[in-house]
Amino acid sequence: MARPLSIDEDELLSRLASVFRDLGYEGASLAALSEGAGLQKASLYHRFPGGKQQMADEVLAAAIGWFGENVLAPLKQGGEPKTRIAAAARRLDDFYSGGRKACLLNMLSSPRSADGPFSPAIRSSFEALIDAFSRVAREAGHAPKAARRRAERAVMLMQGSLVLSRGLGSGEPFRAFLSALPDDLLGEAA
Amino acid sequence: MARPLSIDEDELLSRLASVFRDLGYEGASLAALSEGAGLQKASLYHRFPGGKQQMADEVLAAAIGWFGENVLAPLKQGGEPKTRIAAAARRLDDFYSGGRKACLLNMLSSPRSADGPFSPAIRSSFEALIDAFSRVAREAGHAPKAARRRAERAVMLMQGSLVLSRGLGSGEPFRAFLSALPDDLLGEAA
DNA sequence: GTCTATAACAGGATAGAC
DNA sequence: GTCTATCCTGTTATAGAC
Repeated sequence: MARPLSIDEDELLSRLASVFRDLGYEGASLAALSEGAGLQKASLYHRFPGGKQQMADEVLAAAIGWFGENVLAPLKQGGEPKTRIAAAARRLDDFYSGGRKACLLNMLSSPRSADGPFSPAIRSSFEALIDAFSRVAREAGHAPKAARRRAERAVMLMQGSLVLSRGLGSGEPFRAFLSALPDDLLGEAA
Repeated sequence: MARPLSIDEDELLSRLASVFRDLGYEGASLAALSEGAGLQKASLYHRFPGGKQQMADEVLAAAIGWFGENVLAPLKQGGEPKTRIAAAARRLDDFYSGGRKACLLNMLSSPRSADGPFSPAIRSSFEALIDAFSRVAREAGHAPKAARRRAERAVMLMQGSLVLSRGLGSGEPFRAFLSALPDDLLGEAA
């Protein structure tokens, strides 16, 4: 779907993503990004003339792309709702490393008004996930309104479980979210 | 309970808290804190010789104190579980300004290992809230294990609704959390 | 494309007058 | 207790050799 990225480019963005996830945008200094990427600062500027902002932009775009292909797409494809959700849960477990990794959408949100440069991408990402969850719930027999409610709650539980896992220093809340996800989306209609 | 704070001190910590909530620890520059507090940088250093770290420490301690007195205490006092939860929900709505304010526990979490200076306070705060929620659910007739599960889910939903509200730029997810809280904690046992 | 070195700047922290 | 002015460190960003 996206432009063909070299394997090294993927690896580079993945390493930078790890730094942004751990430290946030402001907290991610060029020194930290340089160390995390295994490249000197000047090398990073050669690859990202737009500086830290561009690095975060590309990191976010790559994460959204991966998420769309690996989580959203399976949710939309045919098959049993239960099976599709199980597949998505496995990918989510991978994406967040069992709850050890924070969510970029959380770490890049700047609450100081809606002026953050990432706000549009973040908002549309949340809406896409809610939409995909909602679709599955509807196909399982839930009314549109109820399906939407379940989808929103599932997204809240996902984000909240990541926050709580970080705060408690344990992956248990995230694992609990994953195992409860089918029931949260489908309920008795499973 | 805590040491007697002058009214100005409370107001000062409240303003600083707003800056930390919006920008996170790293993002909160001394310039931003100074502007938010309405004090010059040097004045802040007179009050907080320990610098930004001390400001964040005291802000977090004050928030935890307020939370304990206004949210946790009502949950523990006697009365109908439903009534106590409704009271806590009103205080939460106040505390987070209807979902417009982020949670300090989220904004001050540094995922880079558990070495963050706020980690112990954050962890014990989460555990205290889970404990208070769990107690109410148990008193309403739920078994200890089920009560704990409901409490953890409620905390996840709270944190997740705040993240989602911020991401979507709307207080709706947080309001949905608040109105669903009694049912989430008590369920059919209400 | 990646490195060493450095310039330009912002951020955290202090001194000292009032 | 608060201000103006300043220091010093760390950060962003760039130049130029290889």
